[in-house]
Amino acid sequence: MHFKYLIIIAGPTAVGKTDFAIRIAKHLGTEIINADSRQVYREMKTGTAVPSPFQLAQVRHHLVGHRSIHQQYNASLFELEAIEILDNLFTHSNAVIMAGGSGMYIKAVCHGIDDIPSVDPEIRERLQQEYLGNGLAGIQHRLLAVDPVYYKKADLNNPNRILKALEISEMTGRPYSSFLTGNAKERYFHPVRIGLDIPREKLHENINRRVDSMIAGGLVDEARNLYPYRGLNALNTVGYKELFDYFENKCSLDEAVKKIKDHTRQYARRQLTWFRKQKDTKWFLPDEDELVYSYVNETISRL
RNA sequence: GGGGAGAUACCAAAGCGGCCAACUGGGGCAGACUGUAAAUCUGCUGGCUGAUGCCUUCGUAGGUUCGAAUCCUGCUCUCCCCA
Repeated sequence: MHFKYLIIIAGPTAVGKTDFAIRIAKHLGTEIINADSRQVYREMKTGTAVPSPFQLAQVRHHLVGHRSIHQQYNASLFELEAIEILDNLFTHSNAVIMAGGSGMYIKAVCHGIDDIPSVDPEIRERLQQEYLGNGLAGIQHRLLAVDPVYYKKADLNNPNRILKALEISEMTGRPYSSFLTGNAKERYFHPVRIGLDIPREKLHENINRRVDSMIAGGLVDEARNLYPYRGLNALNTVGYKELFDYFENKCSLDEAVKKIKDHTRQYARRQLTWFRKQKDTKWFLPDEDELVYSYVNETISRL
């Protein structure tokens, strides 16, 4: 029997995942599935550091720029799309690369997330208004009434979490917690997790350089064109929201650029927090190709 | 040269005799996270300590006081106004 392997390239932003993934994909003669929650939007290229046309020409990439910011997108949809592509790729390949920095998206593919109905935007909007009107305490009380089980374990300071639970509960007439099984979905492929990291100082340099080159590459214009859609979730993204403040004269361009760098560093840190928790990740420097190849071979032969 | 304002921790900025190791914001670090996840949320952030506590801090050198980041004096530096 042939095992199938999903080789995951994870790590903080600007560490060098894209290039690394291309090299390993070429080495293994396979393709890449992008696992980045913002690179899926075709309107946001400069600010999300999508692979360049040159990079895309070298190895086939999936789930890059295939969606519009005007469409709803989330981890569950990503799971669906990625699994479909994997089913396809695994028919003629034993290994597929998945590279990206969105930990939850990777988790959705490897572990699966529970099936929960999608929420009617109107319900979401109404609850959002209720939160704005009554504040955190208001929605906390509602959650206690609607789903005491979830209330107990929820992060009650996090409005997004509470709102999510209320949305689902209201939408379905069932408590949100009743949908949460925590069970892993059956997957026929094995994940091989590669983490890429470099010294923090170096990472910060990379981030600063990348942000500067995004600005030089036209990020301001890209963001200006998207400004009318700033309310969309897709645009609640580092690199855009800071420029929106600049467009609204809330700060200078230099200040906005500095904030993009700050926020990108913070994002990178959160990514590391997530990936470090994944204990079966093996960490490498982004130039340790040979070490990774032998690690992958070794791991595969042991499975 | 004359007059005025100010020097606080990585940065900004409160504090103006004891409740101050010092509000708050930023940054940094650590963490949480099952459909917004580049999102959202939490903790810590002078040193040593498990806790209690101890030690060294608010430009600098002295002084007043039971007690000073807070009052007084000298010095250094910064900024503003008039020459």
